[in-house]
Amino acid sequence: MVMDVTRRPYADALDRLRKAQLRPTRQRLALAKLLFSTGDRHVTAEALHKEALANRVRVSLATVYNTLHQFTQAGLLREVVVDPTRSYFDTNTSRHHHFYWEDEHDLADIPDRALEFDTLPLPPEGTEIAGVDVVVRLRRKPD
Amino acid sequence: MVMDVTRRPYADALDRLRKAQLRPTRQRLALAKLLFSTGDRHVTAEALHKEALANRVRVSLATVYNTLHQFTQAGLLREVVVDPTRSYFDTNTSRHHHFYWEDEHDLADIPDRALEFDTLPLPPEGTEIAGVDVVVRLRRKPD
DNA sequence: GTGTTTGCAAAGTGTTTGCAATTTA
DNA sequence: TAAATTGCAAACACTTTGCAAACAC
Repeated sequence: MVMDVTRRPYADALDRLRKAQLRPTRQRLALAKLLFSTGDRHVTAEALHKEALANRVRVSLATVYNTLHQFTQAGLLREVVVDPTRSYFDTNTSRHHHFYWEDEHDLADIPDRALEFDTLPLPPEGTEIAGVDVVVRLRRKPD
Repeated sequence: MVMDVTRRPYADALDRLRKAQLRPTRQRLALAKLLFSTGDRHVTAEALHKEALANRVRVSLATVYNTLHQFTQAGLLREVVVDPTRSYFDTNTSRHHHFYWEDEHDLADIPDRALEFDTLPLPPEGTEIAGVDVVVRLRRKPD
């Protein structure tokens, strides 16, 4: 797996926004730095907002939501559906699957080769497969 | 696939509730009849509530939510997470996976043998796998 | 009768939107 | 300075909850 985390978070974030044709505003730059400077991450809007505030980045929750969706549309993020009550965004946009700890509400990538299909269904007539999402739900093992 | 739909919806519903140790109230019986009399179904609370009203069953939306959760806890239903904005309940509680039409918000079972794994990840230390959910997302094929 | 279930309305949670003020190019 | 973006507060969709009335056993 390639780590494309540079040692120049500002320039890196700026570059991503330019490539995505998104104006590099103060808020977007700050959020991009938080999201993309430290390897693969899974965040909720709420969590990212808290993290921004803790890093003295003044940004509203509404803007965090908007930004996460703009980043997703631009292909910088991927939305992961695992919990009906909250949306997760993944900085790893490549094809991969997820572990989900139901109790802790924690999400992690499943390593690339660890999950492979033997058979996949054919898409029904007139449709095509937009994506295949696998969630392996985990619980603490009782002793 | 075994169709366990009887020609005696009332007795069948009563039986299910008894086995689940749920009091057969008018509302639960009516909802069980709607859910289990017509083969495998995927419903949202809202949709089931509308259907109940259309069948002259007087029941509140709150009771529909409560009932769906009670049925799920009792193993009569299975919750399916495919859309962050609504919860689906599946009358097919056996191990199987789903097609999801993102545009139509429509859900369907994937036939048993049509999807099989070659490799599944080991659960991380201290955890066990509670379930593996696969969603094959579909879109209309452009001509 | 006693304990369970229901229905309503109110509250809650996560998310989106309208719009004036601000910022970017 | 024209167009895009932000922040706030209000609106929103879906879901849960508190409690008195109704119901099942």
